[in-house]
Amino acid sequence: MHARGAGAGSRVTLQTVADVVGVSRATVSNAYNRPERLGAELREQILDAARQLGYPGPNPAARQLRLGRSGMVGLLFTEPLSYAFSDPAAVLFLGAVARECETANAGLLLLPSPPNSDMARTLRGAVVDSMCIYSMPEDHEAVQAVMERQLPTVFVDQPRIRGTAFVGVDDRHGGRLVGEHVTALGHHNVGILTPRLLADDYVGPVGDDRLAASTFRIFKERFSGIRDALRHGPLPDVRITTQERNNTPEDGEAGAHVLLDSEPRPTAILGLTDQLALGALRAARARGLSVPGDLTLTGFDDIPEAATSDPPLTTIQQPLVEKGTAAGRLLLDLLQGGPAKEEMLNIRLLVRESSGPAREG
Amino acid sequence: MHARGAGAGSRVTLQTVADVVGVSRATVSNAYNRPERLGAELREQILDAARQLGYPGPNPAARQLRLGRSGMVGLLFTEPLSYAFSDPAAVLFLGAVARECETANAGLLLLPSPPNSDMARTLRGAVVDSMCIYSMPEDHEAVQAVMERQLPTVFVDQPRIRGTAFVGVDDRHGGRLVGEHVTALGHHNVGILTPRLLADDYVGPVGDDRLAASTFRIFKERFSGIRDALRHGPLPDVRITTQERNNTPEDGEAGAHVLLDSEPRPTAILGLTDQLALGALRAARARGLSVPGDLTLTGFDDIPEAATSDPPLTTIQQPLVEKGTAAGRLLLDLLQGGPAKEEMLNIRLLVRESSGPAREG
DNA sequence: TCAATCTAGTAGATCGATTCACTCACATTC
DNA sequence: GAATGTGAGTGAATCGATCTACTAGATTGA
Repeated sequence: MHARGAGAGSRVTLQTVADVVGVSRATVSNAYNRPERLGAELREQILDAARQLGYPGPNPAARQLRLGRSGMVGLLFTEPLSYAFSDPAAVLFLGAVARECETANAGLLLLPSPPNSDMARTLRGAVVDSMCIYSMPEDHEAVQAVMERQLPTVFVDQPRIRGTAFVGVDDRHGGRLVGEHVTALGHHNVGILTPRLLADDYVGPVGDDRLAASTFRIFKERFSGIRDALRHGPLPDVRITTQERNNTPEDGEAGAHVLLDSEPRPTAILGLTDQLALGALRAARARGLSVPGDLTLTGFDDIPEAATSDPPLTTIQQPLVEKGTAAGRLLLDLLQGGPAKEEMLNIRLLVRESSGPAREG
Repeated sequence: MHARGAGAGSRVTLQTVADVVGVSRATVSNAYNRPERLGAELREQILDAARQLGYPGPNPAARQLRLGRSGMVGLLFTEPLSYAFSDPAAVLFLGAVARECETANAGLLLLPSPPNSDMARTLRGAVVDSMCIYSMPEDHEAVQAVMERQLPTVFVDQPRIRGTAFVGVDDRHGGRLVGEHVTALGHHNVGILTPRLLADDYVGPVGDDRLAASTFRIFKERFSGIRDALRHGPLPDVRITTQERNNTPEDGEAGAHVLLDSEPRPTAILGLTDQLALGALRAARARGLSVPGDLTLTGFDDIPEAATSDPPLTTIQQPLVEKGTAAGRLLLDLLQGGPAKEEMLNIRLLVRESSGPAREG
């Protein structure tokens, strides 16, 4: 016996209200959704009765079943959802998506992806009209599950699937820009810090096979771009470390220490993300290495922190906010029956003070 | 004629699949939701047929209507939703709520609150099992709309409504701590920076009536706390500026300039939030004032930036992450039929380097 | 051998709203 | 005065799944 509602034993529905007022169900529905279709005083009377009865308004699930749409956009995210709020790039992106949704009065549903539980079920149950997939590995079961639902879907960064809407940048080109930059500065001995390349929790050096097998398209591309560039210079000795877990400064720091312990010590460390590069900066400081005097450091993304670090980070700028805006807009377009476009946004090399000429000898 | 689905003119439902396989609707449903209730090979057969037919899985709206629950938690936020991602305190809070939801495998629905459109309708339409209201003015129509839906609801910070679940801190006490701190340092001439106190867009000095009428409980309380403390010292000359729009450093900077232009110039500026205080710091720097030499500055919240600013900000530390965790947990508890608890979290004064003794007269 | 138990699957009621096609009463127009 | 419109409200079909009983047949037990 719940002490909740006003009175009756059973639940209050449209019908209850209709009965009390003495009109039909349809009329009560109209009172809520089509005010112009009934007299003003009758409408007031109905709404009053509803309040009196503690009627919580038309049941959203029922309404949706009938209407066939929910006014909500789903968003699926790499890794734990909570991480979405700790990665600056993600926060910027999400904020922009949210802004777009807001203008269209659509709710934004953040879907969890706890590693253990079965995603497929959760995803099947999400009441959304369209879906945004932000930076997921291409073999993730969730991607499959979403595709099966046949919802209008926008992919951001990865995976990139033919015929689907997509927003991203030319990551390979970005890698090339970084590579050319450090090559031009005379660095021969270069280390690369990359986030996870496969779904496992491996940490350590990355070989060709691992790179080739990677399911994280963007890192693979950035990586390849860097290699493209380095090949043109004198053959460099590339050391690489994959970070376990998330794309955080902490992991970047750990990885950087490994690189800096190796012989010969790299004169430049290229982070495949700013977060990792920022971690490398900490590692350099901890060892008393001057940047860029003793060590050149570059990032990728241009998160706000990259500009305010000491020294500011040389990095590839990609329009994070614009990316969110584009994704949001595409999402809304798809709902209107728009085509599944691909949007490639512009990037550029931002040379700041963390990169400098390689030291002689 | 849509070029979508596999074949038939009409939509594919459970029934379609059932007909094709030659079993009942219930059995197909079981194939998805109760695998143990039917033979393995029949299940495979059904799932295959479903794939073949392009069946997107059980319709979530229908399933919800029947089940009476959605597995989603709604979150309503002060001001534009996009702002949620630009305020560090909010990001921390949201991240923690998200983490909790994730463990329970619940989706987090961020509800938009665009100023113009009618919230009530959007809120009525949101398919959620429970609701979190984060820092809304008490007279906001959305609060009313949510209450009407009679969902289990958790209020955070404001409004605080008797008998509802609540998470917050003793803001008045926090104000008092700050007030006592600056009084002890000998400041007599103190300026206060507060975010919006009423739903209007007023900017300027704040009088008693405005304060009394404020619908933003927490700022009112922080304010009162400061006053409580200052009353015990020699009667201070309190200048106050309300900021239009959001709680941003930009607005704090503008407000600080106004305070610093007044005569006699305050020797201390107390920000009712860190964001505002950080803005004041910029203003001081722009004028070549040393902090805390020429000007003492304090904040409230202890966002991460408060610790890394130069100088680090003296502030009231409140456990932002813990707040989110508590809210999330309460939300989930309520769904299990738990009681509507009130949780008051601890705060403390964090004396850093932005506050110092008042200069001799 | 006859009853009890188990398995695999089914029929049909139900969740709560929306909307199309009508009716009815009354007003307007030529 | 017949034809036409109009505003207000109604009846019934419909959206797509889930779940509680129930049944037919197979297996077990004494």
